[in-house]
Amino acid sequence: MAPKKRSRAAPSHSEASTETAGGRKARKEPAEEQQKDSYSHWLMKSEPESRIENGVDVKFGIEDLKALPNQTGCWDGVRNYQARNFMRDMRVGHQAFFYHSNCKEPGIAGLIKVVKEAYVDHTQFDKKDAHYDPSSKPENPKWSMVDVQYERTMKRFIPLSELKKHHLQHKAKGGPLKGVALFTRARLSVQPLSEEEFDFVLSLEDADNQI
DNA sequence: GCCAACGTTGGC
DNA sequence: GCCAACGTTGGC
Repeated sequence: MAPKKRSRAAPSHSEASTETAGGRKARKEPAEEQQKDSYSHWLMKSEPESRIENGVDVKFGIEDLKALPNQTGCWDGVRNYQARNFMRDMRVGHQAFFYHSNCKEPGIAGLIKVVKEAYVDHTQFDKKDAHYDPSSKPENPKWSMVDVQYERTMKRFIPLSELKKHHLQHKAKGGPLKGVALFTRARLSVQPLSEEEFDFVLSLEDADNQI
């Protein structure tokens, strides 16, 4: 999964979500912002190295987001129902880790924040797009995206290998990362973190926490 | 580039 | 609605 460089799409109507495909419930009431059991921290995967899909380079690393006008871009190209549903749960101000996937050194590169809530991902209708979906019709769009803004690069890159060590350790002896989605639902490109998980990962930035 | 894990599709 | 075949993700 890799969003493309695009600073802002033409504003589309935000869809009332209907189908859920086994994920969590989609929202209906934009007025009720604070649903209790919903997440407010996320991890979003993108590929920082060039790879051609449908004739298009899907490269989009944190530096690419940082380079966009206003350091803001739309997170398009998500084509998995669970990941989409998580994006629909996102609210303005939520923080997410920017994760580099499918690359030489996978891991957490930085922090981003949600600046626009879910709306129609126009790239699903674009034959020239890497993530064109011929099965989706404009009258009933399948896929959504959010806008995110670069917040900062991590004080140091947090490699997947390090996160995995903690995960395994926590699984054996208990700890915040014992059930973290990055390993228990490895293929999800947009995933939630509990506050505890999020805080623990943040604490890894400090050198004395290194393994 | 290999391939395990897992999500999706479609025949029945 | 089962499930085999197929396609994709993403670490290694």
